[in-house]
Amino acid sequence: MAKELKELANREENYSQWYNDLVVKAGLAEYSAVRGCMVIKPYGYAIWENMRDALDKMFKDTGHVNAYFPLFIPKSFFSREASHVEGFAKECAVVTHYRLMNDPDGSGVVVDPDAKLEEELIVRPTSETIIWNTYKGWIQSYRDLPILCNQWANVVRWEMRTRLFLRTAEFLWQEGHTAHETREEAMEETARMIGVYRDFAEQFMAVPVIIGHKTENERFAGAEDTLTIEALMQDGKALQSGTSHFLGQNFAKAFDVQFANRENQLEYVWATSWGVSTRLIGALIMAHSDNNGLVLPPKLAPIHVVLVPIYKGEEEYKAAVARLNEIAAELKAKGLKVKVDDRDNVRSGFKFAEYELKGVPVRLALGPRDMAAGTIELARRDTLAKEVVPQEGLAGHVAALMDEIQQNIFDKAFKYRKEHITKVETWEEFLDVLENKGGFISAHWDGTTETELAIKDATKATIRCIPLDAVDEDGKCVFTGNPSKRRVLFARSY
RNA sequence: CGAGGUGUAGCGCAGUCCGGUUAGCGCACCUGCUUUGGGAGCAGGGGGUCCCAGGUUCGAAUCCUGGUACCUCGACCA
Repeated sequence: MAKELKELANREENYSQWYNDLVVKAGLAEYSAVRGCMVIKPYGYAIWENMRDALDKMFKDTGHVNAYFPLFIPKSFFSREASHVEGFAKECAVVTHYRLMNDPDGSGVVVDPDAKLEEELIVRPTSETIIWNTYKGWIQSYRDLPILCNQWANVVRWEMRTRLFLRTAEFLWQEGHTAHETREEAMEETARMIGVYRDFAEQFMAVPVIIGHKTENERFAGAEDTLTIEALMQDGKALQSGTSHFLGQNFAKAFDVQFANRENQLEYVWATSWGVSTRLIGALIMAHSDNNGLVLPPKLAPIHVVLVPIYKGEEEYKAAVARLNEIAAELKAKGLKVKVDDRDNVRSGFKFAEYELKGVPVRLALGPRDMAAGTIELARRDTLAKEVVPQEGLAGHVAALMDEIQQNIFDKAFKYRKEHITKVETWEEFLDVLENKGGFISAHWDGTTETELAIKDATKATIRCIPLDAVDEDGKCVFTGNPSKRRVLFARSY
């Protein structure tokens, strides 16, 4: 199977196809019988679980708690916030009936027309509305604030075109929804959580990201400000990997959530929301993979070390497996997740290729020569380097190697990104970089939605963000020549 | 919803133009033997509503009509 992947490995020619094959063949996910919906297979889900655990801890460390809100949202809730409904109306799954019946003509079941709901229910595309409707009952006084809730859930957005992990009709995510006493406190929360996302992306996923503001045009439906982390994929396209929204008082006003402030005056609550999804797995894949398959950072890899016996005949097989089990126990004692692959119906070479495809950070192979010499072959997935090392002190060595690999993967991605942020001054340069190099283009923009859309129309490139650390610098808009105060980052994106 | 394309074994496909034995190939699967330090070899075997419905015909995977599903590219988007 991996052989097929190798044959399809021309990433330059059709990256989308390559990505899709990689996801399927590495055993992460596949499309299901339901259009646009994905089955996340155990190996892919294990990565998600690792992500979830790490993020959940970070949320709790910043004072958040988990809760759960309903999957269904009454249709009327949606229309309360004008720009919100406008943003999501086109991609909602709607429940209209609550019962089936046998088809009168005997050919199966049909929807019972008598079981029509009085008010349709929307399958949540995001939960602001149902949550703010709920928060109304929780908040009377400033003493009830802040509320710092997160939920782990699935959401449905009926997208026209889907791609495994990057955009599916249903996806898993977390969404934080917080309520605050003051504008400043909510804005701090918005910034704090995008910082959490950056730390997670960089420290766990080994994916460097740029934090910035979305333009008005790209902003979340219903937000006053959207902060984003933008990552760069190896084909030169950007991926919005997480967002944190300052919602102002929009949802509080829409759902009439007021509180008595410290001066005993009624005031609308200030809100934020923030989320990351299984899309992060797509980011992980596209940021690190090579022509041999996935390259997983140790901090998120379901298996850290795979141990493969090499043998001729039953005797050698038994001896090698027995020794590998001993070594595995030592590795486990160091907190590593290990797997001894003792299958004897596939050859060792097949296993090597398979675990490279799956991105397992370290592979150990033990054969008769090693048995005699007290050594073992250690192969790194990130560099593909192999060396024969002593079995003595192996566990400590491998444990330390995990940190080295984690760092190396990040450094590699960081270097790639650094080389793919290009400053341009003219429209000709802009087009040239976009077509021939890809990556982020740092350019001046006159600040108007009109220009932004014109550029998108002409090139499919969008403003990924106005970086938080953008320095004030007078310049001329790359498209219109109008004056500009700072540079923004353009890119084609997923 | 616009433009293209494809539905034949678990997966990938040939056969369709020009109708004609028992529908074929590769991978995967099962059995056996030989193998095993980078994706093994040989032999044997199992597996089919040729997308659905109707039509033409002595005879349809193949031709005609209608339907349907999926894919790619747009518009939309975490």
